[in-house]
Amino acid sequence: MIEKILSSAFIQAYELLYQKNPAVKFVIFQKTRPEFEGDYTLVVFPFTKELKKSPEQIATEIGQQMVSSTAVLSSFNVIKGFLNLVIDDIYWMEFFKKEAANESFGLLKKEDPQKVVIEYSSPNTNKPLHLGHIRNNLLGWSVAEIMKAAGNEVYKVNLVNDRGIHICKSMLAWQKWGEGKTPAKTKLKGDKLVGDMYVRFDVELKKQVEKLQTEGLAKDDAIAVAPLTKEAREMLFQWEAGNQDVRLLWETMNNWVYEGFSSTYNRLGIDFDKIYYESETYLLGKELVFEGLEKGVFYQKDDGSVWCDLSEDGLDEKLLLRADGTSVYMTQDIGTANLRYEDYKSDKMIYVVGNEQNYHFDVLQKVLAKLGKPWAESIEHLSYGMVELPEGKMKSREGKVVDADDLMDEVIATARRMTVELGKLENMESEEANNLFRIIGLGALKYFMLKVDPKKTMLFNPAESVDFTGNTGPFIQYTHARIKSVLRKAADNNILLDTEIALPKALLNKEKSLLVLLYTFPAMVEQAAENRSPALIANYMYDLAKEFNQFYQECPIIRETDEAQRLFRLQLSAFAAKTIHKAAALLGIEMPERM
RNA sequence: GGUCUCGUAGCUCAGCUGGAUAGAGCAGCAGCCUUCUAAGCUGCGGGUCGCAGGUUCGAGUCCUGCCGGGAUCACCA
Repeated sequence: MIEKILSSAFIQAYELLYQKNPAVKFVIFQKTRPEFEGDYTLVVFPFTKELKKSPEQIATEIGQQMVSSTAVLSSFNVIKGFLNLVIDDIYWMEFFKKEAANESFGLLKKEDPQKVVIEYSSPNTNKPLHLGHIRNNLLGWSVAEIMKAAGNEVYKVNLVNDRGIHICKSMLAWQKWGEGKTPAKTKLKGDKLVGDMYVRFDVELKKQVEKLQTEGLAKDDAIAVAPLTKEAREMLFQWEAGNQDVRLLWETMNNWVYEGFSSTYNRLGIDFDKIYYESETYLLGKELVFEGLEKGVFYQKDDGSVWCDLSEDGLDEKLLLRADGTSVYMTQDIGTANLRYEDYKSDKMIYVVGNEQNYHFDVLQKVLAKLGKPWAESIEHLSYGMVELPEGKMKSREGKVVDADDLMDEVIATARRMTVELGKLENMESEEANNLFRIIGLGALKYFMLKVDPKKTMLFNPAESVDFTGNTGPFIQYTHARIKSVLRKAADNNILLDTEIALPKALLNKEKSLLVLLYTFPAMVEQAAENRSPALIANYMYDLAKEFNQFYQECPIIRETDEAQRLFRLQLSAFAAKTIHKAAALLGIEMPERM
């Protein structure tokens, strides 16, 4: 890494000149801004106090010393307190020689690889996946891939919320109004069918509640005593008691949902190493709560409910077991966290969950700490922002949701339309064309979702949907296809690429900036992994594509008459294509050979 | 009300954890295809980085206060 070389050169120069050690925290090299000459810049202001010299003087002295003692430095200049260092082209060319054909470029080896378990998706089985889930799924999957690329051992897990009152509502509605419908008979995806039943329940319940309200009941009371509410509760009770009929219906309907989900996951390109089901884990937390009660870190109220007092940590008291002894959400999460740790003995457990649950995860971590679980601090809540529509938050009850399958259909249809409009379909078989629409449509969608900082709330406008020009997935895909086209043409002209790496005598501006950008890819992977941010990869990829297009515009590749130069540019282009491809793979975005 | 969080161009977003004159895309305007894919490239216009203080050589970035949006504070999940 060039930064390391520069740092140690700086420290040596500093010690030699001033007989002192520089404060390491000030030794930071950053990329020189394009309007100045140089590749890396050090700000020398911080050293003026210690050395009692002007920044210009310090920069000049150190610059001279560094250039004379460091082979990769060819020159320097000083502007105000900024020391700009120029790296010799040879350094970049050697990097090119070493890495251009290296298939594992960008795949990092870590000295201390971590075992990471990352949970994402975590759907309820009573409704289909929507736009919010898409962000969650893409984020979780991508962060997992990025952390793998950064040299960690990563396991992707899903925790399906397959039991509870909400499932019973769908089941009950199906019994009453389902008319024996099945996904096979109706040709409706299973998750959609079950979702419809859930909505139906809500509609019917509302009717009952309104009737009760006209009889003088308050809304909350009306909901509580409505026959449907009671029936749903009864069904949940029967489920917990193991009633065979209820269990059979539950299993049947959940299987419909799983088929629906897996088709959505497949299409999105999302997968898991292990799937946990809440129906199998929801009882696990209780024991731990009792343990805590014995240890005296939790306490019991007169009504029998169990609580954890977190007021010393700045939080409230938190219920862990209801008065009737049943579990709450927190109880389950304590149990599943413990199970997961026992399963994997991981160094890190990451939960990809929306920021509306920040408080929940604060509490979870503190409760586990109180239970004396040393791995409590290995829990990390990857808290991401909500996806909002122009009119505000999505509200599933009001039907204001963007359905995941519909959205995928739509972006693929748009990709088809654009491609046809642009007349890109010559000599393309329909199979390739259809696959291309899929690749472009999903590429547009995924890039759109992932280019935004995960922590931030993002806006999705269904009317405008996602763009296909500018800072978008298709732009990057187009660049990739364009490079591939050039490479194919070179092959047609019998220009062999896989010969020795070719090096020009000197680097042109655009050749160099492309090369330097490629150089930073591994560091980018590492940074994205540390920050759990696919957005960094997305933005890098965009810069890279843009940089290539500028190079392409300025430098003839096949048309170049100097053979060595031509070969170098071809290899540089191939390197860029490979790196774009690799970066995109970390986001789950496919790159077409032509488009 | 307590806690957390966000506020950057008309719109959508960057801004590498404090560095030089704050950047992209979209939208608008003007150019570039008989030459490697024009889903591209080049140029122009567009900013009190919510407001006010503070910290320091230096603040969009850190601290405090205020204004405005959002989340959360359930014997729901």
